[in-house]
Amino acid sequence: MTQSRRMLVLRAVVEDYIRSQEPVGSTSLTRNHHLGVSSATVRNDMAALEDEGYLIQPHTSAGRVPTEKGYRYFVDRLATVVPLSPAQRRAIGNFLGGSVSLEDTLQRAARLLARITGQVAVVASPALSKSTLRHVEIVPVSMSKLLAVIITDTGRVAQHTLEVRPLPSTDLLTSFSETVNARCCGQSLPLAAKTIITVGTTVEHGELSALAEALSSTLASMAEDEQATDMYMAGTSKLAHQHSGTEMAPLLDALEEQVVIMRLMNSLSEEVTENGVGVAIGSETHTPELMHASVVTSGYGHTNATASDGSATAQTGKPVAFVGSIGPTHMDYVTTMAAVRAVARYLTGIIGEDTTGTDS
Amino acid sequence: MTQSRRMLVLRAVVEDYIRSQEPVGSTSLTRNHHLGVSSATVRNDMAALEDEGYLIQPHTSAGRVPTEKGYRYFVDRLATVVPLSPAQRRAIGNFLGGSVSLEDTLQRAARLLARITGQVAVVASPALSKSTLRHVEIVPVSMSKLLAVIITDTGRVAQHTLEVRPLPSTDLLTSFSETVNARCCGQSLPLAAKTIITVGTTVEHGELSALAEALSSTLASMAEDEQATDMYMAGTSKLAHQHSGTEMAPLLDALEEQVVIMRLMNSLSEEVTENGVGVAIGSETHTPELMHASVVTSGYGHTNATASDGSATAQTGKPVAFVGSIGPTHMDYVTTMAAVRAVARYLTGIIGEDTTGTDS
DNA sequence: ATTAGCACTCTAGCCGCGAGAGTGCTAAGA
DNA sequence: TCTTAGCACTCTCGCGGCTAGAGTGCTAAT
Repeated sequence: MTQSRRMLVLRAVVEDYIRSQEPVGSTSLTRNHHLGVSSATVRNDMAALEDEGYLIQPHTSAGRVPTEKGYRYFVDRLATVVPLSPAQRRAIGNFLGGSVSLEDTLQRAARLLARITGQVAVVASPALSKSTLRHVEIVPVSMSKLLAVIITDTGRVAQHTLEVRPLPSTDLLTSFSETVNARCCGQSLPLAAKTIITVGTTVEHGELSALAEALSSTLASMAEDEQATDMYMAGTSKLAHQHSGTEMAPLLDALEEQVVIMRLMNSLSEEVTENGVGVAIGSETHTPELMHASVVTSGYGHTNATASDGSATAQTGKPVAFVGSIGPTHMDYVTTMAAVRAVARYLTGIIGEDTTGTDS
Repeated sequence: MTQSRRMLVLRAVVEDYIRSQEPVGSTSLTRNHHLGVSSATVRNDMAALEDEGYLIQPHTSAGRVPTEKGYRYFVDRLATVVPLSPAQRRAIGNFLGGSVSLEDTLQRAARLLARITGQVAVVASPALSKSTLRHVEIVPVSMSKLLAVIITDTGRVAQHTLEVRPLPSTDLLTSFSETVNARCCGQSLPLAAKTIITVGTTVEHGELSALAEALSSTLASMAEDEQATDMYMAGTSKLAHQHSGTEMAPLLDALEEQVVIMRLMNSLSEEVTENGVGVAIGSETHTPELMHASVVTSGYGHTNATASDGSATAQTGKPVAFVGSIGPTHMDYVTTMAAVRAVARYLTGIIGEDTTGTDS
């Protein structure tokens, strides 16, 4: 562990394996990376690295393949993070600039990230529990149903149908929603839920207490329900026919079980590393289906915006949602981490921009 | 073609092949289907069917496999459509009953259909061009941006951001949106777009003509843009690792190109057959990527609702959207057609129900 | 028109083999 | 003590040949 050359060899192995997808031998290493030593020396180092658990050979007398521990060390110490070039940054801006709604933006972001990384990309829309209420609209839909449209400060729009037995008159409804908007705007969702109850009991809205309670519990459940946050996914097809070798098959299943991915990325995106991205390798995901996959995530939409100078100052605020990419354990971590970080920053910018002028 | 037994043989071949996925020989046919004749006779029939283009053998002295023509004849004449059992219908109701919003319903419908058919399922949300306006809400989002939330009679909610240089006052906005709602509700989207222009030019909203135009063109573009209709998909993972044999690979690509699927299903769902479902087999899809796949589609949300007696009375109105399933050409057409039809009917019911009480 | 019998054909799977890549070890040199 | 050249050893991958089995098409009899 003390010798630096060993780790140079480790890095070389990881890099070559990521490129070729095949076990890498000592001679090809000396060919591709001018290490200044002979293949025999490299062999010794590789044997040592294997003893320490960084490498493994699929079978005797084959090349070496990095283990999870090897990838981990590579990601933590050896990977030189290359920030995207200005041209690439501009490309991101162009690609995401023309969006008309938040949903659209996120969908595009997912597509973009999938294309950059060549892997599956996942973008979650801002969690409702961390948003504040901007506007509530109540519209009758049928004889007994109301549609509540809830708009949050992150620009997200949610809708819920409410069943209220005797449908209130239109006048009463508008009066009610006006009051709710006046009293609850700017409050967090759970708080707004409480406030609405009082609106229902007070003043002349007494007969609307049923509606108020329904709306309130809707808000509360939306806030609680992490799973309710939408997820945008892209790039699944590539995964399917690139790595069709059965190893990635369970991953596809997991992807349809959005809940699992959700929880995983959510927790991972909060572990802020120096890079601003979290990486879970193989079993580190604690998810059986992702045993042979790695997840690269980053939160976005931190409340105190990143400084406009763009430097990676430690963002203290908790992220509002996350963006991530999933691929095989032997994925290109450097590129993926850079791309994920860039997209996350861009999205943070978008959301911050929209939020600044909230109470105009 | 005149002999009925030949077609019995054809049906037997198709059924067996759908089950086993392997070329089916004459002897196994006589074993599984008591046709009352010997294998030699069946061999003769099969040779004839091959001459006529209904069957083909992958190589000399192997079993027979249905051709597209064979599947087509099977679907048109030989398949006995089994309506779902009451229990199954109830299961659909249960599965989709707890939905809170239209989006939720459609998402669930896609999942359900995917599970029943074991294939990819696609559900499109009602096309905006065929919907009428129920409500428009305008909310300020930042210093220069407005968020327009548009609710249609099918329960769909769309949002668009508008950029208006001098942000109008809140009072003016509410007054404007009230007028718009009063004048445009119930109109189709293109018509509403025109009406809004007049609202902008008339009365004291004169200074809002810019906003009115922006909103109007938004509505118009939404109505035009077929591609803008959302699509819900499910079951892609099954497809990936069941038929991983490269044949279905291009299909996965096509699925990400939602536009293609969209157009295909849209046109197909309008070709109403006696069953109420449209089937495109292999090259009939006119889509290179779907050369080895079949598509089963049905429109839903016909304006004049299906009679409540549930009988399959010819629904004359054009459908508002579609639901469909995609699988290999050797898929189980009988089950798939039944499932697609059932889900489509259920969705039609949902939408009709919501629509009845529109103008309360 | 159907059927039994038979010769013929084609594929999937298995076995064995040799080439090639890569290792580990040992002994010599710095 | 670290590095390196040389060498014997091991393991997989791919190829050719082979057989068993399933299925066909044809012919002659019913």
